[in-house]
Amino acid sequence: MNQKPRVRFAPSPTGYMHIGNLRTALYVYLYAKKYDGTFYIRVEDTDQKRIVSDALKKVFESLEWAGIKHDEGVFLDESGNIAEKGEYGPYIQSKRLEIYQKYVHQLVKEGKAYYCFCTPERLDTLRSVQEKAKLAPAYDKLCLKTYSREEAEKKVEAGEKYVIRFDVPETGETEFEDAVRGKMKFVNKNLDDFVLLKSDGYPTYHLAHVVDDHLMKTTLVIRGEEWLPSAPKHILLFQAFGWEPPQYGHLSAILNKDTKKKLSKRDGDVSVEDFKNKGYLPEAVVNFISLLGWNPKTEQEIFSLDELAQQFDVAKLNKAGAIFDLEKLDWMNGLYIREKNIKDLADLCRPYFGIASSAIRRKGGNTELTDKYLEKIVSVERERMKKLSDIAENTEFYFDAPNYDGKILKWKNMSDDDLKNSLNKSLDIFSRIEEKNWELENLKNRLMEAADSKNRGELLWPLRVALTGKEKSPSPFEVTWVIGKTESIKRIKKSIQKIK
RNA sequence: GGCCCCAUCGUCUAUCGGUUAGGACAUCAGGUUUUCAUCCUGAAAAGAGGGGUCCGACUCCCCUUGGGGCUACCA
Repeated sequence: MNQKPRVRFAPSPTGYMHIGNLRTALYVYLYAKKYDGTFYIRVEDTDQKRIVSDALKKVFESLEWAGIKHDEGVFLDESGNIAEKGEYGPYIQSKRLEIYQKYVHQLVKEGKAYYCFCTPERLDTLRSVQEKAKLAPAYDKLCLKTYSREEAEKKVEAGEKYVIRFDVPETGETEFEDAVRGKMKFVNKNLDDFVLLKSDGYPTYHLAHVVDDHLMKTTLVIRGEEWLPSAPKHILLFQAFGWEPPQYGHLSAILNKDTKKKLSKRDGDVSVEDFKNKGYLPEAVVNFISLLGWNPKTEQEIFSLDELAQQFDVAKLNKAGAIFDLEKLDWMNGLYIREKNIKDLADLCRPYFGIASSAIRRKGGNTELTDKYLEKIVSVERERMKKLSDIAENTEFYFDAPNYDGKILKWKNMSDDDLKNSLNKSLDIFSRIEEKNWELENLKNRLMEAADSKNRGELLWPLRVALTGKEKSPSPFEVTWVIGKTESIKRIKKSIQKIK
């Protein structure tokens, strides 16, 4: 590569940040990082009707959460306001209207684009006629054929509503080399005379991105495969302007597991925010989505952002769509959770605990949550967590003595007497351990040496149930270590009372 | 309907003409273990179909089938 690449992520502020968009942004970022290029963000807000007020903020929050940083373009400043940086601005399309006007009129002057005065109603009927005749719906160039440029300009001056359309050649083919799919070839006559400038004076995506990617010196456009059918239009536009088009790379789609259709908001939680709220770690989400449609051709599966940047290669992008498999994400998230140190993980878990502890408080339980206590819980629960939110599930017993059916205290076919003896034995062991020795290792050693090595369950199962009230839980050593001597003894005594 | 893209285990994927078609998730079985989880072992599991090309096709070409996308004054 003889020139430093310039690549962009171009969100539309129309809602939340979709997980598929995050993947696109990630690939763009990795590419820039790998080749030491520039990654800029441009805001494509040319559809005034669809703008959602704080959508842009969410985009930036999502990118920041994922650790994806850009060098140029639109940013969120410290006070949360939209700011811009870079020499090719403005980077917000709604601020570039005169630029698009200028270029589109140049095309009109050169006879490569024309005014169209057709009403939406005429366009609708035209379309339905064409559909009935099993033809490809396309504008019939009526206004191009009907009015000379002078006549059209007169109508415009008289205040008639108009759009400007591109005059697509009716013959020939348009070719380009797609960075992921190879040689692409399209027949021009299948292409519609698409609108460049809308009647509200805003450009369409087609015009705006072509002008901007040229002016902002983009070298590679990485975007979703939904753009592939309109790619020849864009190439033709570049040619009409006499500009060298950037390279294009069209990414395969991320698919819904059940419908196998492109993942969309109707499939439930697909926004980056949703993943964050559900307790997925950014490291896991980034790692997982990076592998959806790309892989390094080795057997490595776990990557940091830096490793991804080192290994990323557009040539290794897949053409086929990839189904989003939540189960594999869960596994990967668990892996990253287990790699976290306790302190960091505790901090991440704290908000989820908030919900659990307020519910417990309502029931009159003890919800005192010091850093130390929280860290203990987290260190015990960590290995069975798939999501951060799991920390708030089945963990009430750390705060509140459990209610449970006394029947589950029995290990295998113990008699009532055996059970009583077993619990009394635990009680005896515990009462002889001093508070200051209430450490995990010590507790474990004491209990293990007291338990019959052939039948440890006889001591450990009833104790564990007495402490947790659950058939499935962490070990009694861990639980008793967390909740402490006084509470442990209280719970064991309570459990003995449950035996008739 | 028209145009375009795509096609290996259930899922993500490796294989750039010659492999016992490899790995990971999930599943199942075993081990460790008081339970769950973690961890370790192992098993089952795939080239959509039909034509070519070639000494030889998962791999290259064509057709069929299947899936997806686009078909707006949305991006």
